[in-house]
Amino acid sequence: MLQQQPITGNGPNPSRGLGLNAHPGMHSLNPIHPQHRPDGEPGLDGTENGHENRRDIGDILQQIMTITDQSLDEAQAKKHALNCHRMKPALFSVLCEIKEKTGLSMRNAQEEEPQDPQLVRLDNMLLAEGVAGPEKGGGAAAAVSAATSSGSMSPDSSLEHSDYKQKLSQIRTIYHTELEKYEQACSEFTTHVMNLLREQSRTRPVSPREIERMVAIIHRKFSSIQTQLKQSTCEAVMILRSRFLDARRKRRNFSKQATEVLNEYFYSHLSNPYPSEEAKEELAKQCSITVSQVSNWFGNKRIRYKKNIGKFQEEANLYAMKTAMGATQREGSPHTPNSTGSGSFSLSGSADLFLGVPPVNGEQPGYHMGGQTNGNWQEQNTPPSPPGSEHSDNSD
DNA sequence: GCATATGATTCCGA
DNA sequence: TCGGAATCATATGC
Repeated sequence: MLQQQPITGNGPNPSRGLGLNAHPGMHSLNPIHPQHRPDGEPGLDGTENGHENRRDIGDILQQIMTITDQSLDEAQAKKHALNCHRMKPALFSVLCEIKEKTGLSMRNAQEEEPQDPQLVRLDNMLLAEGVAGPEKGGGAAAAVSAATSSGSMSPDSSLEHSDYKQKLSQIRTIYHTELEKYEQACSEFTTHVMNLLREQSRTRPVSPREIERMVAIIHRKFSSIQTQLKQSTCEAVMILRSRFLDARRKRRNFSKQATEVLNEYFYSHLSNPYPSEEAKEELAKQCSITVSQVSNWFGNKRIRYKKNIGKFQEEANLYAMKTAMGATQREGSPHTPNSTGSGSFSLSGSADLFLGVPPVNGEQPGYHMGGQTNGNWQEQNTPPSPPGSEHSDNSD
């Protein structure tokens, strides 16, 4: 820094000459040197008035340098005097030039800042999670559907969905509120600083580029705060998501009604317990579970039934009886809902049972009663013929 | 706490 | 891609 010497007065200090050499930065004042004046005009330090002008400049600089040591009133008065000084415009332009040069070099060092990859990642994630960006009905819903479709987890609960959506929505709200606050604060602070600089530009050279640079610095600072906000938001979403997925990963038994519907279908199609895609969809709807859960259930059921037919015989009888009773009731009143209680259970695959297909050998169609053969699928150990060719194997 | 039931997952073959 | 089989992980009943 400048080694400031004690200053005894405001006027030109003879002991310091013109003061130009006393300041290291004054080397940059070349533009006012005669050999740098292209017009050759006897300028600021030309031969005629040069000496006097130099004294003037030295005088102004001296005053500038001592201005901070003075009281506010004194300083204001001095400031006014400086502003009115006849040399002020010339000195001002010189300072502007210096600032422009130093500003350029500073800019070169600061510009071309690449976008922070971490910020990009955070932005992308927030966008993908539906936290940032426009609120599409998607946002949370999309995340939920993505979560449910990515794995075959038990998405049975719209309750969990709404819970997840609600929490995500909360995060989203907080995020946007905070973001808005930061943006507002940033904008206010920027305006404030710009006003200050504009105010200062009346007494010292402040180029528009300098203001731009200052604004950029402020924006960078606020953007780092925003990054932190985005980071915490991402963490919150990840925690919520992991909790949500963990909760969904937990196995839950199907409702009694769902199990009944599935069992009814299974035992009424024991000869060929392979529901078609449509049947699976219908069953899924009936049980409020997914098609893949229906598939899982039938897969498990077939295996476990085959492994231990004896154990399931009782269950089979039970469902046979139930269905028989249901069928009897339906005979009396054709529109009476079946045992599932829905009244709309009209699966194509279950038509032989529920739509009154004549039973083979006088028994309930498709049922294994005690001592009966178990049909082909258990013995063949291979998937049976596809639905459509199944109507011939009702002999179980 | 243990045995059993049950839904989900994974691997493999057709 | 579907289904069988084995297995895992959790729920449930005692």
